[in-house]
Amino acid sequence: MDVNAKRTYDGGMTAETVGTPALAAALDADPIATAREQWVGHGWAEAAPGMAAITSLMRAHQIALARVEATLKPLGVSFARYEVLMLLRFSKRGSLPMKLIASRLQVHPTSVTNAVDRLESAGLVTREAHPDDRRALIITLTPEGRATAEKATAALNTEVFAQPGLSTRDVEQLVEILGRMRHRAGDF
Amino acid sequence: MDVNAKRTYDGGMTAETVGTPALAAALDADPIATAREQWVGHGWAEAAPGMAAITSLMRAHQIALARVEATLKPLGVSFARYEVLMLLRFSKRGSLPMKLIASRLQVHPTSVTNAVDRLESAGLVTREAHPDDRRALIITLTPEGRATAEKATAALNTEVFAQPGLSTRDVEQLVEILGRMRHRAGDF
DNA sequence: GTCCATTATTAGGAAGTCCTAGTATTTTGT
DNA sequence: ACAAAATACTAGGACTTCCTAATAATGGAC
Repeated sequence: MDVNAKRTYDGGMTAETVGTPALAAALDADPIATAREQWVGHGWAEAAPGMAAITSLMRAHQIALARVEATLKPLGVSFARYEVLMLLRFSKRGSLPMKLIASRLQVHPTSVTNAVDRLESAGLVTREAHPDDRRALIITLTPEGRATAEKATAALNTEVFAQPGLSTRDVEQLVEILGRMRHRAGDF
Repeated sequence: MDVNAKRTYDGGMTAETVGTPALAAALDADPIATAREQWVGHGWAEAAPGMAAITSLMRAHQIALARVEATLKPLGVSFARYEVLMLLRFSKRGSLPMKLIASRLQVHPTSVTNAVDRLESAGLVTREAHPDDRRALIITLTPEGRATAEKATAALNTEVFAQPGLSTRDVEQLVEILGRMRHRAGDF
């Protein structure tokens, strides 16, 4: 199983392509470790660990998102839409107001409008007026939406979540560390 | 200093807004921990840790990116363009071929074209023909581009990297864990 | 020497993110 | 009770990402 299938943009960058052995070695090394040395070398030592951490996060996210999107693609949903589907799936009635979806997912309200537009076009959710507050809309999962959420979860569980590319210990540590980070940032 | 300034989309979702104490408590809890319990409860226990890890990564990325973009905004560059600038900044001559930029940043070649278009419009880089291979283009940092890279780095160092929202130990652990994950995914 | 495959780049389009405004509705303050 | 403020959502625009398909130039096979 090629974990990296979607990220082969480098088209065979090898030592031959580059010329000097030193530069070839630099390409084989972790670019983030290299950047960290540059940071220290430029007198930004106290910012170097943070730079490495944030940059690692960006790259790891890029890798993880690519795997997730590739898994979801055959089902015709993106990760953004999958998140909406699962939020509804776990709610009591399978329906939630737009506003609550946006706040739970921590995205801009217009992003939810966009996602719901596409989900509605695909017949996976419906928009209905809120009975008490006519400003609000209630989004409800259709049977097809529920089935899609089920299939998508099965695919993600077997193809991504069960093999996250980390040891059991690393997985737990990662969740804890990022949990502390999210908590400090006010995420919950 | 409001670390979370850009992510206040929830507009004051509080217990009053929701109604029942149980639901209010659910909102105050970590949504990822809640999702993890749901996973276990639905018989997906062996995928639950991986789900939590990947989801944490997505959220932490969202938080970090928002901070970075907010810091960079006054300078008129995005994080994508900052990365291009720094790659050039650290190269020997301040210039690199398009292809190498794409492979280093692990993004699609068309994304580099897009970023370079905007950097060129802003006068931060120039496009020149490659002397040996007329298929290729060499991108070079202008003095303005170098100055912008310098200012952007200073801003990021003080406003983000020096306070990543994690303890020193967590920062190091995070870099190591994500390093292992990236390595397994073929990132370097 | 030509044809063909490869490589580098651009063009155009889909999808996601955000933002600023604008409309409709509800709540609040006097 | 009525005007003002707050809230929920949508419209349109900017930017980023990816993708597929075309164009231009190089290098290799025969």
